[in-house]
Amino acid sequence: MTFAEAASARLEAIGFRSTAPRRAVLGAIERAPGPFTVEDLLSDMPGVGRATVFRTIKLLQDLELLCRVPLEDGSIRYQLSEGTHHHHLVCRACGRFTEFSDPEIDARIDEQAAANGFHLQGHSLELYGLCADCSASGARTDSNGAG
Amino acid sequence: MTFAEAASARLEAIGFRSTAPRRAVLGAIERAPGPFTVEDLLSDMPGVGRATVFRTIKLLQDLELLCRVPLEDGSIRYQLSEGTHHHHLVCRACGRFTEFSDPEIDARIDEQAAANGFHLQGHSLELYGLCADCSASGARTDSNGAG
DNA sequence: ATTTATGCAAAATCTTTGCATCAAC
DNA sequence: GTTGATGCAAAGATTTTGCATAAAT
Repeated sequence: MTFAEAASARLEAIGFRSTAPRRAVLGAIERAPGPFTVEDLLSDMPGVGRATVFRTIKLLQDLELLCRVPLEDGSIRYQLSEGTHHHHLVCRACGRFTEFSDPEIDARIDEQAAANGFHLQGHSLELYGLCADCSASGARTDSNGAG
Repeated sequence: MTFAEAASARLEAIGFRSTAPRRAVLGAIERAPGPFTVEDLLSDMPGVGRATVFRTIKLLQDLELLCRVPLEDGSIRYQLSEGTHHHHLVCRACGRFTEFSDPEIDARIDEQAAANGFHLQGHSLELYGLCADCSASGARTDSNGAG
């Protein structure tokens, strides 16, 4: 079962209709070679309206099928969620990112939340830097350590 | 030395001019009771232009005196950086956030970057949930685990 | 038939930019 | 006097919304 099929099925299961534009968006997402912007999807689907793309993306985020990745420059990209909880390594040079997960980090995060009397519901961790490829090819950007 | 004084001094030291609007923005930031939006600053300073506020904020971010906190809903807030590296606990109910740091998490992050051949330059970690106060008063929001 | 979803275009946000004027040095 | 900074308003960019139409159930 492809992502588009699975997503479509889940949407129908909770009462949303299976429409051509919706399936088109799902297909475009599936077809995306990597993290994509709304604009990427739009240009891959002339004929489907912006609003529909935004609305579909929102649905998928609610279902946690899609995950939103805020880049440091403030731009937003989306990526198929691997379902499990994960974090991102974002390359400042090429913009690509890969996922990773680390139970130990998650555990520490839980502890920190508890230590602060905080009722934790979710978290987001993004690492910024240069991926192996860009690192090798000598790409360069400025640094930053906020967060 | 207050933040405004320190920031002003640093700006001058690297060749920026000490101007009234600039000092006004610094003062407003210092005066902010907590994380603030650009709009917060603007309404605290009638007479200073939006552009100036944005430009000053950008300067302060470059100097790492100010840190940008992306909220889950996509909105952006800023907060005085405590200088040291830190993370945020963001309350979904009241919107306030507190900082924390955890060397152990940072160490694991370094390891993860290394394990992925990634040249790490910075990272951002935000925890979302309910702060102790809101938790106690029974506030409620939906959950999410992306990142 | 009903009801939801769509597409368009307008509106709402948020941020940046062009440019004449003004202030700092 | 030079040069950098400001404020305004316009322009960009991005996302949302209103509404008549079309499509799914």
